[in-house]
Amino acid sequence: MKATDLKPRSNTQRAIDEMRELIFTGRLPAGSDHLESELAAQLGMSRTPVREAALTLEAQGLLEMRPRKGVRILPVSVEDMREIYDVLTELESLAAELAAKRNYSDPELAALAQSIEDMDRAIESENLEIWAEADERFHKELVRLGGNSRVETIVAMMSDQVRRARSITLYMRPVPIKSNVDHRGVLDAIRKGDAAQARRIHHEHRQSAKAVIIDLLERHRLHRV
Amino acid sequence: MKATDLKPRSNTQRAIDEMRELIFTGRLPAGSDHLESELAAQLGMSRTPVREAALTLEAQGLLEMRPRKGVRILPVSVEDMREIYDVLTELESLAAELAAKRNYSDPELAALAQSIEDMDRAIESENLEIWAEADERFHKELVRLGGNSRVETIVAMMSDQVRRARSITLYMRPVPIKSNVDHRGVLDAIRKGDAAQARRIHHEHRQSAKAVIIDLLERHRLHRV
DNA sequence: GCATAAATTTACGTATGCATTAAATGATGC
DNA sequence: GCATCATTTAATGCATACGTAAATTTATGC
Repeated sequence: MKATDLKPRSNTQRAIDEMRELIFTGRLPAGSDHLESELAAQLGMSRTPVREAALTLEAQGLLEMRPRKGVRILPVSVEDMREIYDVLTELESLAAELAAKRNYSDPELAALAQSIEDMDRAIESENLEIWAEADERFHKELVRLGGNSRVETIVAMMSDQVRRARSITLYMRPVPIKSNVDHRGVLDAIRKGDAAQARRIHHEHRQSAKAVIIDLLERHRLHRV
Repeated sequence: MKATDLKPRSNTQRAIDEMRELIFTGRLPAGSDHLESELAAQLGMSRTPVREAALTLEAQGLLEMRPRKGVRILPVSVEDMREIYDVLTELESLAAELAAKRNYSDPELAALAQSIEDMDRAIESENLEIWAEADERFHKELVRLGGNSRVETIVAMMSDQVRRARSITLYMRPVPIKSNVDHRGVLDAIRKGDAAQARRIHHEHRQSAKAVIIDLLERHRLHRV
C-alpha cells in the first residue's frame, strides 16, 4: 500500500468529526438551528450522511433533531453542568478506585505521572492551553486505568458536553495551582493501592472543580453555554 | 381529533422499538448477524429507517454495525456484566443520595413504596415475573427521584444492556427475599433525609446483586448472553 | 489437487426523488 | 383591525437507485 493511499473515511464519519469540531469551536453556536440541507451543503455531501451523523451526535447529547426546526445545538445550562459534573465525579472516582486495586507498576502509571508534570510546567510557564490539555489527558488516562470501558465511554460523552463551558471559562479561572496536589494525591493512592483514598481524593477534586466552574458561570451570567 | 386518528410513529421509531423488542426477547439472538436488507424486509420498510434505527441502537450499546457483515447483536460477557453493574452501582447510589437530600414528602415517595409492597406480594404469591417488574420499577423510580436526567438516561441504557441476562437468570436465582430489606432501608433513609445511609445501603445492594448474577452466569457456563 | 488470479456477486454508502405535513402566508368574514 | 380558514411553501421521512469495494465463486496454471 502506497503512502498516498489514505483509506477514505466515510462521509458519515467525516460529518461526525467535522460537526463535533464546529460545535466545540462555537462555529455552530449553542442554541442555534440548522437545516439538514444547509449542513449538507456546508459539508459538501448529501443529506443522508448528515442525518446519520446528526443521529449519532444526538445520542451523544450534543444536539437534538427537531422535525421541521432543524438540528439544534444543545446549550448547556448551569443545572446541566451540575448533572454532568455529578456523573463525572462518580464515574471517575470509581475509575480511581478500580485503578488503585489493579496494582499497576510505575511504568504503567508513567502516562499519568507525565500529565501531572506537564501541568506543573504549564503553570510555571503560565500556559493555560497546555495545562488544560494535560489536565484532560490526566482524567482520560485515569479513566483508562480504571479498566471499565463503559465508564470510559460515558465519561468521554459527558466531557464532550461540557467542553465549550470549560474552554470559555479557562481564562476566567484562578490559576489551578491546588489542582495538582489532588492529582498527585490520586496518583500516590493508586501507587500504594489505597483504593478508598484514591476514590476520596478524586471525589473531592471533582466536586470542587464543579463548584468553581458553576460559580464562574453564575457570576458571569453565563446561563446557557 | 377522532379517536381513530392515532398519530403515526415514524418508521424509524417503529424500527427502534421493534428491534429493541426482538433483541430483548432473543428473537434477534445475541451474537447473530443481520443484513440491513433482511431487517428492512422483516419490518416491512426500506433500509433507510432501519439504518437510522441501527445507528441509534448502536449508540446505546445494543448492537454493532459492521460493514458487509451486517448488524451484530452484541452479546454480553461476564466481564461486561461486571462493568455494567459497577456503573449501575455508582449512579444509582448517587441517585439515592440525591433523592435523600431532596426532602421528599410521603406522597412523592408513594410510587417507590408501592413498588416495594408489590415485590412483597409477588414473593408471597411466588410470581417472579411480577417481582421483576416491580423491582425494575423501584430502581427506575429511585433514579427518577434523584433528579439527574443524565443519570436516568445512562442507567436506562445500562439496564437495557443487561436485560437479557436478567430475564435468563430470573428463574435460576434464589428467591430474592433479602432484597426488599435493602429496598426498605433505602426508602427509610430517603424519608429521613440520611443521604449517606441511602447511598451506602443501595451501594451494597447493587454490589451484592452483581455478585449473585455473575455467580449464576459462571456456574451455568453462560459466558456470553 | 492446490494456489493464484479473474470474474461475479452482493452489501453497503450515499445521492436523489418524492409524498407528506407542519409552518408560513394570504384570503375571507366580521 | 383581528380572528379564522384556505392556500402555498418547504423540510422532513422515507423509498429507491446505483457506484464501489469487499467477499465469494469460478477459472486458470502449475
